[in-house]
Amino acid sequence: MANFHYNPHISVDCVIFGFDDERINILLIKRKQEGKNIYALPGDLVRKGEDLDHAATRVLFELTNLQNLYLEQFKTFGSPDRINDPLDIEWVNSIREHPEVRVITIAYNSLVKVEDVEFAPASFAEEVLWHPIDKPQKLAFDHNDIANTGWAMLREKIKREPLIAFSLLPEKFTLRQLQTLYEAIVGSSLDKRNFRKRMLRNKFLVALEEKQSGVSHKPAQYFKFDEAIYKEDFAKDQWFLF
Amino acid sequence: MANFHYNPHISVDCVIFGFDDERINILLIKRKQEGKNIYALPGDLVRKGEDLDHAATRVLFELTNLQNLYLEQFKTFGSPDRINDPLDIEWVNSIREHPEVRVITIAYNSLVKVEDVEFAPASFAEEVLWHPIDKPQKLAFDHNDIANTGWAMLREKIKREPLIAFSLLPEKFTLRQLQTLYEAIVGSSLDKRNFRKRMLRNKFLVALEEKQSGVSHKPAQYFKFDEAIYKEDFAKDQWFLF
DNA sequence: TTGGGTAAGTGTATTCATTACACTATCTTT
DNA sequence: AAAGATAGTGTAATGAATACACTTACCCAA
Repeated sequence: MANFHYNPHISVDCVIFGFDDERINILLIKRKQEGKNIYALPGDLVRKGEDLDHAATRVLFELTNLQNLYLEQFKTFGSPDRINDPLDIEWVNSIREHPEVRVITIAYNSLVKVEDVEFAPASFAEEVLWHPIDKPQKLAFDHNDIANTGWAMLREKIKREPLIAFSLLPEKFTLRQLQTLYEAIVGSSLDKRNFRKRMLRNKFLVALEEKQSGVSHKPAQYFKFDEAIYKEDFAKDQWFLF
Repeated sequence: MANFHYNPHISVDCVIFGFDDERINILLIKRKQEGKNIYALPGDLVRKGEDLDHAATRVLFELTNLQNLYLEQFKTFGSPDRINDPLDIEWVNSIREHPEVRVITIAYNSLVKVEDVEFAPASFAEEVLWHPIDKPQKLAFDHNDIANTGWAMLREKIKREPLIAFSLLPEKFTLRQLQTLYEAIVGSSLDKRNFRKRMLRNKFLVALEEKQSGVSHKPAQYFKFDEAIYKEDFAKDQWFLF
């Protein structure tokens, strides 16, 4: 790690969401400690003089090699006893210059297209993995609280501004992918015909020439999300899916 | 100020909303400096070992003498140059033990019933006043940013969960008051008959025996918000006004 | 080449909520 | 007793949401 000065009181943690055409996953960091696998959200201390959003952007970039991602601060966690598991305390003692100070962490949600991610041989991560958001997994520190809150707030946010869900899809996608994504977000299944009817009302969904190939059934048409059309023709809340 | 130990790195600021039957206002603190009136949001440093929510609750209580208010953290402001106005710097130098450290502040929205507020002769406030949220007013530090963000997020929040708007109304209120409140939130006027029709679908609005008196026109009926009925009969999103 | 498997793609009728809109009722004041 | 002021009320038209079943196009295997 280069010779940066860190503010020992403030950190950022990132809940990074990705969609694999089936479920929504988050990125976790795995570390080995006393023979156990410990999972945690990616995060880092904020540097002296560094803006909070910048710190989050930096963590994301170091981990995924991506920039200009959807990124939103969603809550700050500052309970004085955020760190109380002996293993976590030991870990903090081993990596922090000032392990005794109270750290408050600003949590961010981020959305990535999984196929764009290039896992860097990250300096601070032993292993990085995608974990389904709806599959329970004990995390270090208060990261279960952080991840659950982030997921709840993301769902609310997307219900209000469904636009941002497109950050989770590839450039071209089928309506089936889009529907599966929305089903994962609302947590229930939707009627195919009604879903298409509503979606295709939105002019910013444009059909491409291209079709699926190599699938053993009628190939689906690809669509893209046209941001220019979206911005021209649609005020923020002129469309609502839910 | 009692002999508490403060964490010099972390503060909370509160955007406290009140409704006066006409407009929505926020609570501001006025200080005099070099002959000028400077306005700021109420806030304080967090104490050592104190939870963030506790600090916000404490600021609210010291200021309004109220407890159990609607309170929600909405964003953390941590730009390294949050404090750059010379007057603000001078002020910070005069009151802070460690004026040079970078302070990040966790901002909270809070809703109060204005008639319940008893302004305490607050230790840290020279004067406290209600200021209309839609009337521009330069504030100290980055408090304009904080107040504007808080107001925007409150509006979004209430559109999703209109329930919480009742925290701004007295125990008993008329439908006209309720409508004016919603108009202030959405920023446009609503049709009276349609508004009543939709509102009265919600069983948790119960008519009281009592009517207005002393008004020089047909007196309006009073209603109350029945939280028990709300909780029994209504899932969170079974009603939506917007 | 043909038949079976599989998901894509399509339309209509019903129900329900939203909107637009104007007059009467009840109290106070003069 | 009349004037002023706001409360309180109903209906018709429009548009959105829902429920629901069959045909199409491709791959694969026999």
